[in-house]
Amino acid sequence: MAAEDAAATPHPDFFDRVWAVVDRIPPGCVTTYGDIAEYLSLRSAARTVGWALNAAAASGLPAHRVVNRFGALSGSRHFGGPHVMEDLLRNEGVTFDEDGCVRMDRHRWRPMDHLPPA
DNA sequence: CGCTTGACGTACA
DNA sequence: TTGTACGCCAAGC
Repeated sequence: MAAEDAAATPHPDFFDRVWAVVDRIPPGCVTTYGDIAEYLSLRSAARTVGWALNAAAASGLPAHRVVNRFGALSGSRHFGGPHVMEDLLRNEGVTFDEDGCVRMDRHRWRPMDHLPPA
C-alpha cells in the first residue's frame, strides 16, 4: 500500500459518513446538504452529499429527510415522483410553507447539534 | 484519459 | 440586486 494510494481519494468514507448521518435523522425532522457536509468537515462538499444520497436512495435510508438550505425538496424528483418525498415528510408530521418548502424553523435538525463530533 | 454532470452553498463582480 | 464562478467529491460518457 503505497502513499500514493491515500492521495487517490481524500475521503474514501465520505459516502458512508453521509449515510450514517442520514440514518440518524429522527422522523419529523429534516436536515440540509450543507449541514451534513459541514458536519463532515467539508462544508463546500454539499454537492457531493447529494451524490451520496443518490446512492442512498437504494440503500433504504431516509433520504427524504434531506432538503436544500431553503427547505425545498430538491431531490423529490429522485423518489419516483414529485409528491412522494413530500408525502413521506407530511406523514412524519413535517409541515410545509406556502412555497412548498419545509418549515425549517420547526423541523430543522442539525447533525452537529445532536450527533457526536465527527 | 479527460471533460461534464450532479439531490448544494458561498463568494464575488 | 441579480447573475456568474468556484469549490468539493464521485460517477458517467
